[in-house]
Amino acid sequence: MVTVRFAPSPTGFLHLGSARTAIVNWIYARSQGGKFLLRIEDTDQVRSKDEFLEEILEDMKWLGLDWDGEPIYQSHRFDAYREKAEKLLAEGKAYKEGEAIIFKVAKGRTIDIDDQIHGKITFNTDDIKDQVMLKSDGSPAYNFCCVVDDADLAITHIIRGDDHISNTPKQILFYEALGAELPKFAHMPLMMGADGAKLSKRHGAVSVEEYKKDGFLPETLANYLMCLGWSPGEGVEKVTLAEAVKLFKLEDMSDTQARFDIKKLTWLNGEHIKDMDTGKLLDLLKKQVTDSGIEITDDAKFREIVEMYQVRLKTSPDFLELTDCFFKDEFDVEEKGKRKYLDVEGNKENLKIFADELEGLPDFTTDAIEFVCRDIADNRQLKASQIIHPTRMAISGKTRGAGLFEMMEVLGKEKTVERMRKAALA
RNA sequence: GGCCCCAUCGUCUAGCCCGGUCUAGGACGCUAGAUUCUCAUUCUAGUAACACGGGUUCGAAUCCCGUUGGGGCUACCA
Repeated sequence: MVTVRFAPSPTGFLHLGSARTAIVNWIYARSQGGKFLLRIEDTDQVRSKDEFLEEILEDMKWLGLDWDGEPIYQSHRFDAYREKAEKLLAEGKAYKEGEAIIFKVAKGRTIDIDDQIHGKITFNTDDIKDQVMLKSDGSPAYNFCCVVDDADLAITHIIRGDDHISNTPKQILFYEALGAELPKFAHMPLMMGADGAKLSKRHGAVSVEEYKKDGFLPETLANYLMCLGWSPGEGVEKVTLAEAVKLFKLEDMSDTQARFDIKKLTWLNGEHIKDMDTGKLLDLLKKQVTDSGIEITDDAKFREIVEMYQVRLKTSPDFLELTDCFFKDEFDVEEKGKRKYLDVEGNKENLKIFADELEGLPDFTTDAIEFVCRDIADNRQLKASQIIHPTRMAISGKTRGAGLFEMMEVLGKEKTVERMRKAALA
């Protein structure tokens, strides 16, 4: 049975690159009907923190990744590592240096990796130094405990970043010494920043947590990350994890490194928001609005607002920015728009006339409001837009937004008229 | 420095393994236009790439070698 693992080190937040590795492993396991294990590489007792681990697990769940069984902690397996190290020592395959146990690397030999993504990669042991298995403090060295664990867990496929390619021959040496069966290796090219350098803090946000905070959907992030180095097919940009499980083939993965492009991520997020069930989006936005200290008093109206703006959102925080005029009277006012539409001779008078007409309107509906507006425009020989733009500015403080008449209906007669009059007098 | 990976539009990619159908396809971005009360959406059009040099071949983006360029590793970190 195919068994893969994701092995994060809880010494920091979940990095986008790690998230991509986790996603690909998960997709592969599910596509093969195999197991996806989680191993916590917490041998560094000083740098490993529970908070990081909790956050990593939470982020994985958020992304839609579930794992099989309980996580395995390397910190609980020090005895196993010592036992294996001492066995190799007893067999004469290693030597001691102080308290450390070091593996002897035989020189002059070639090691081939049959990489599932890159093809054949050849190393010579002349380039490999003797390898520490147990450090002086008794803790295991990475390459050694990694192999002991992967062998014990019967991992069949190791899918990880290209940065591990040069670790692979060292690990193969351990597999051989331990008499363990070799897994298949697949190294995926690293994800780079916009400038082609390794994706790091100086490129901006690099943790899953930050993108979550910035209003990206988990579906978007998973979609984007899995498509760096893999294509679901010609013409397909939007994919879910479930769809990927059906389409994914390890050999289809590219061996070329890719750059992270925030613009495409943002576009993709807009696509996911557009296609999202409005009810789901509503719940998400409701939480955001509420968290910002605004109380939602009319659920039906809130839904209408969400419907009006769903197509206009790229990320969820865009929502409040675009719709603050519906929730508070002290909304932001665009200075440029004010000068262009309100500080203009005649526009204020039109606003006043429009407001007066609206006040007497019995049913304050989109259609009725539009009729009044166009009627005034006709009578005064104006283009409707000459009234529309100043009015949008007056009631929302913005030059952009949903259809004006719908906005007015949702805002309600009282506030609409009040804001128009206020703008007319200012 | 040594070892290793990689090289198609600015970016993500299809094609490459099994050379001809590729005057290289799609997407993001950008530009223009249509629709609309603005924005967004939607639609249409445009922009732009096989890194370079040698081979092999009737024929190369596709195969081979070299150069250049990018990246990774080179810890008693993981």
